[in-house]
Amino acid sequence: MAQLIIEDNALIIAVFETFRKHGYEGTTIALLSKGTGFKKSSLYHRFPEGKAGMAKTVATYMQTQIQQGVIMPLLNKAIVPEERFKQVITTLQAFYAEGTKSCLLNVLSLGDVAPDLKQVLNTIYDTFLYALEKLAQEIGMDSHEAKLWAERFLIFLQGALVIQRVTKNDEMFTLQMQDQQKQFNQLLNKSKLSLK
Amino acid sequence: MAQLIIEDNALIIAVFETFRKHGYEGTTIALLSKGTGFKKSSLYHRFPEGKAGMAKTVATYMQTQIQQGVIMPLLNKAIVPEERFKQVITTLQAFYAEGTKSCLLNVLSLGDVAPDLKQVLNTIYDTFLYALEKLAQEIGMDSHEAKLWAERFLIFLQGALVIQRVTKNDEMFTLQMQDQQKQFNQLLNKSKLSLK
DNA sequence: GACAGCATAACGAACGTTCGGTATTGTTTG
DNA sequence: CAAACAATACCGAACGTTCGTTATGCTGTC
Repeated sequence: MAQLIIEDNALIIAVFETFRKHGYEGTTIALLSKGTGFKKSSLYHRFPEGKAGMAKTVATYMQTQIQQGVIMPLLNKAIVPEERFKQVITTLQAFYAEGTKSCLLNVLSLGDVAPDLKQVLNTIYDTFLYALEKLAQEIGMDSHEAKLWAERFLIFLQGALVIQRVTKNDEMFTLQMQDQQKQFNQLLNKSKLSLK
Repeated sequence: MAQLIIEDNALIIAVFETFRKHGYEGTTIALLSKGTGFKKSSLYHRFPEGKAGMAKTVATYMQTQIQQGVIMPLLNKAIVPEERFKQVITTLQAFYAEGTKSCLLNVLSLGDVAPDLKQVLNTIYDTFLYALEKLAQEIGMDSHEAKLWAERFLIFLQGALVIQRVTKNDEMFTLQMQDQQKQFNQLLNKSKLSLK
C-alpha cells in the first residue's frame, strides 16, 4: 500500500528542466539520467509509469507551482491589485529564468499528446486564465474585456518565450514583462479616475 | 555537379507539414515516409543529407514563403500601408491554417539545434521584423516605436499559435489576427490625423 | 547500356523498458 | 539489544523495438 510517495523535489525539478528544454520526444531516458544523477533503471523505480509518467508528473509539478506563485497571489484580495500583479510578474520572471527557459505548455503540446497529459496542460491554462480574468474584473473591466485582457497576457507570455528562444536576445522577455506591468498600472489608474 | 536540384514542391510541403506538427525530434523518417508517400530510402535519394538536411530544406522553404507572402507585400510601396498589412494577415492566416498549424520558428528551436538550421530560423525572424519595422516607420512611428511594434506583433503571432494549440479554441488565432489588423488601422488613422 | 528514380533489405546505434540482484533502511521478534 | 526478516533504493546488464542511415537491386526511359 502507501502508493503515494512524496517524490524528491530536486529530482522532479531536474526532470522538469530536461523536459522543458528538449520537449517530450527530445527528452530521452539517457538525458534524464544525466540530468538527475540517477541511472536509467533507478528512474523507473521512482517513476513506475516511465517516460509518460515523468511528463505527467512534471506537468502536475508546474500546476502546483503556478497555483502557488500565480493563482493564489492573483486572487488574494488582502493585497491591492497593483501589488498582486507585480508579484506574479516576479514569479514568472523566476519561473522562466528571465525568459531563457521554455514553457511546458508549449513544448509538451507538440505532436500526438497523451490525453491525460493534455488535460493537465489544459487545466493549467484554464486556471491561469481564470485568475487573470478575476483580477481584471476587480480593476473595473467587464466580463468580456477581462477575458480578452487575460487571453492577451497569456499570448504575450508564450510569444515572448518563443521569440527570445529564436533570437537569443536575452533581455526581450524581461522588457516585455515590465511593459505588461506598466500597461496594467495604466489600466488601473484609468479605472481609478473613472470611479472618482 | 549541378548540386542545386529543384526539389519537388509537393514533397517539400509534406515534409514541412510533418516537421511543424511533430518538431525535430518528434519527426521520424518513418513518419516522413508516411507523409510523403516515399519509402525511407527514397527520401535519402531526394535528401542526401538526411533528416538534418530535410529540416534545413523546410526552414529554407519557409523563408521563401515568408519572403514572398510577407516581406515583399510589406515593403511594396505601390500599395497603401493598410492594404499591405491586410494582405500579410491573409497570408499568415493561410500559412498557419487559421492557427491550427504550428510555426517552425517555435518547434525547430527546441533542444540542441544545429547551427546552420538555427541561422536560417534567425534570418526568417530578422527579415520579418525588419519589414514590419519599415512599414511602421512609414505610417509615422519613429525608429524605436517601430521596432517595438514589430516585435510585439511577432510575439503575438507566436503566442497565439501556442495558446491555440494548448486550448484547441480554434477561433482564437483568427480573432487575434483580426484584432491586430484593427489596431494597425487605428494607429494608421491617428497618424493621418496628426499629419493634417 | 547508362542512368535516374525508387524499393528491398539490412546495418549499427540508440530508444524506452524490464529484470535480477545488491546494498541500505525499517520493522518485528526474542 | 540483537538477530531475522521485509521493504525500499538503487544499479548493471540485457531485452525487443525503432531510430537514422546505407548498400544493393529492380525498373523504366533516353
